[in-house]
Amino acid sequence: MERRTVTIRDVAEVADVHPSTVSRALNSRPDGMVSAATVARIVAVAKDLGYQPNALAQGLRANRTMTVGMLIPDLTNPLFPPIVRGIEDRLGEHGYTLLIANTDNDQAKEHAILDVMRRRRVDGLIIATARLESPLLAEVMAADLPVVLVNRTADGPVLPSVAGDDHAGIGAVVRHLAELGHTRIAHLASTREVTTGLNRYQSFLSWMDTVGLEVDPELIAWCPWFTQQDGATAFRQLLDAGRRFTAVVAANDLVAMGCYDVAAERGLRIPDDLSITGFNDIPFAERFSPPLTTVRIPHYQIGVKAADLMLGSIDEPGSEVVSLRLPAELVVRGSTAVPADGPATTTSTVSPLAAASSG
Amino acid sequence: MERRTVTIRDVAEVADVHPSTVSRALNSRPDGMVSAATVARIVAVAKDLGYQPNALAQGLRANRTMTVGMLIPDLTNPLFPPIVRGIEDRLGEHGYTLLIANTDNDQAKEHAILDVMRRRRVDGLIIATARLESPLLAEVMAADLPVVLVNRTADGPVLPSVAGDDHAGIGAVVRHLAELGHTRIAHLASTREVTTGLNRYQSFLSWMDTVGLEVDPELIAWCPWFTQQDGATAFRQLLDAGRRFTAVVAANDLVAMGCYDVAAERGLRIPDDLSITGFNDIPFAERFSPPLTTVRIPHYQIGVKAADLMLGSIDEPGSEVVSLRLPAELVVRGSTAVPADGPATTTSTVSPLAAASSG
DNA sequence: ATGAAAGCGCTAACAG
DNA sequence: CTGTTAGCGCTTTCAT
Repeated sequence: MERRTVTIRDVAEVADVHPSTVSRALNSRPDGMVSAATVARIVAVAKDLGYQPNALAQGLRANRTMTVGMLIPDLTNPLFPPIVRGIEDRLGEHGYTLLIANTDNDQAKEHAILDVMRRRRVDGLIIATARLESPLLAEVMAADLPVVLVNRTADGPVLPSVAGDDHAGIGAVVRHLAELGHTRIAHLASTREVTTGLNRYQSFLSWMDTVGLEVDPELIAWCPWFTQQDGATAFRQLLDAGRRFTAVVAANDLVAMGCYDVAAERGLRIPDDLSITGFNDIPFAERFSPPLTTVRIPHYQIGVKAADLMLGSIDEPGSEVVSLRLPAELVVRGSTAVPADGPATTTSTVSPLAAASSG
Repeated sequence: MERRTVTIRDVAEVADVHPSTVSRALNSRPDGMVSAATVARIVAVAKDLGYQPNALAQGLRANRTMTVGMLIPDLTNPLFPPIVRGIEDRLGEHGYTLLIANTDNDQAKEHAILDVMRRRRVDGLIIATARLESPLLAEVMAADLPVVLVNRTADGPVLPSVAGDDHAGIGAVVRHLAELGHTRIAHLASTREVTTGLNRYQSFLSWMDTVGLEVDPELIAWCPWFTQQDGATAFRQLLDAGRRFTAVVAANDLVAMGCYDVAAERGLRIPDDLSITGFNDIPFAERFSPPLTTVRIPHYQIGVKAADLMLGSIDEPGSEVVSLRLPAELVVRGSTAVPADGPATTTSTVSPLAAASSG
């Protein structure tokens, strides 16, 4: 029983009309152009026969696949699932399907995946991987596809993007630590290859200055990437360098986890001996031991907005490039406290801006 | 400068051959049937022109989209990302692309998504959502699509599936607790709507029996779903019932988290007053306070195997239905300990099987 | 309001 | 070894 998939022609035959009439009836663009009775009959037959329009044929014809590709470094990074869901939910509302691919920040994979996306004629590309030195963006722009960056921004080409407000977030963290009385604050920065890494570093410097604290260059350590492993390594280097400090601003939660590990390994108590802050507020950060003080970014909403930008970009290709920064929120938990050498006796070293921070 | 996408015909024109020759040259099925020189020329031209085969046209023609759909309840559940990656990595190796959709266990969404998948003519469907009473599986089978269940099994129809070995996992947990000297063990079961919920419940009963422990029906509480929230609610009911118990086997890690919350709220110390076990070993379970004793399931591998089954199923539709159970591993951490009323003085109540369990 | 015809880009069957 | 032809399923002119 070789059941062929039912086509528009089968419907036409049964409904006793021409295939093109079926197409019109089922799409009914603005009004109908098809008599109500015919439409009803066709719809009934279509449903009866279990007709499913072939999206490939439609796409081939219309040169529009109702498909959007997404490049992420690694779905397994807890940062991404909520973003992806936000994107998918919004795109789904508009009939679009999302094609996800993981790049592992591997240039060869990026290239290969981009190829696949082009072959599949995606209507646009949402990119969460853009490393600054990567040829990816150039390739994408050459491919002449609508692009939206998510959780990233571009330095060179002006591209629409949606990200969290890292600058404000780092500001909240720095002020929080300053308010607690910390003066010797270290920063575990992450790779300069990515705008989030670079921006947070720059923000750290700028807010330290604003708050009236000196940045000791020896208290900056760089992680090759945003991982626990790299965070641990960098933090060990920092400790081995022997400079005194009472707080660490980690580039993100994973890096902060690396600090937790090293602290345990060296017998340092958090927050008694050392305050540590993260970034992103990944799931379960409130369950860590101690619960992590971090910055909450509305990842799901970032996804939703990215999808909105993409939809807009598809509908009007020439439209203005917008970049959104969604608000960051400081979440104070158990990994930060007054420094061991006691709180500052006056708050005069803390900028008035400090008051603006809140949990 | 309206740059049309380059087609096989453009390549043919430049290479001065017929379009079909280009097709042959670029696909070169078994051997060539095209002279090496021509192939070289065509390949060069194609590359030069930046030709990208149109996957839609190919799919329409071949009636095969090199696309697999996946239905999951919620990507945001930490259980799924590794499974998805496993699937995607393996499928990608074979040129397939994965379409992911979240159903939120909503029947209407399931139906709608299935429609989309059929319209997009996916070559197969990987399903992680199969609730027992859902019409989804029936619909899928009616659609005559290759299916693989992942992290689920079906009761009625015989369908290929890949899941963790829940039975062995629960066995390891029960034996572990028994070895520690627990005799009054509660179970926070999850919904019977899903095989994982039901199976773990049944396994709990069966292993308790094997280990020589009595199951108090009053010590079984049901969670509507595998969530922290539901776990907390169920656990409160259990506590309010007033029966004595020293350990809780939670249906999964999220449910165990609900217990953690309620324990904190009621002033119960883990593991001093109460031992708690989870299931799945979600990311960061080792960082909870206390670190969670749980069962590790090789989620990524489950994904890989599911993809393998799917690829096999696509290649030979009639092939035998296989169901895989990947090994579970007990991970003993800080949430389990000897019960407050002291360890069993003898291990004679513990089955010899207990020795088989290991961390 | 509906039918006819063409073509989106590709491949496979059939010539030669 | 390569050219010709036809058609996958759909939409969209253009007729009527």
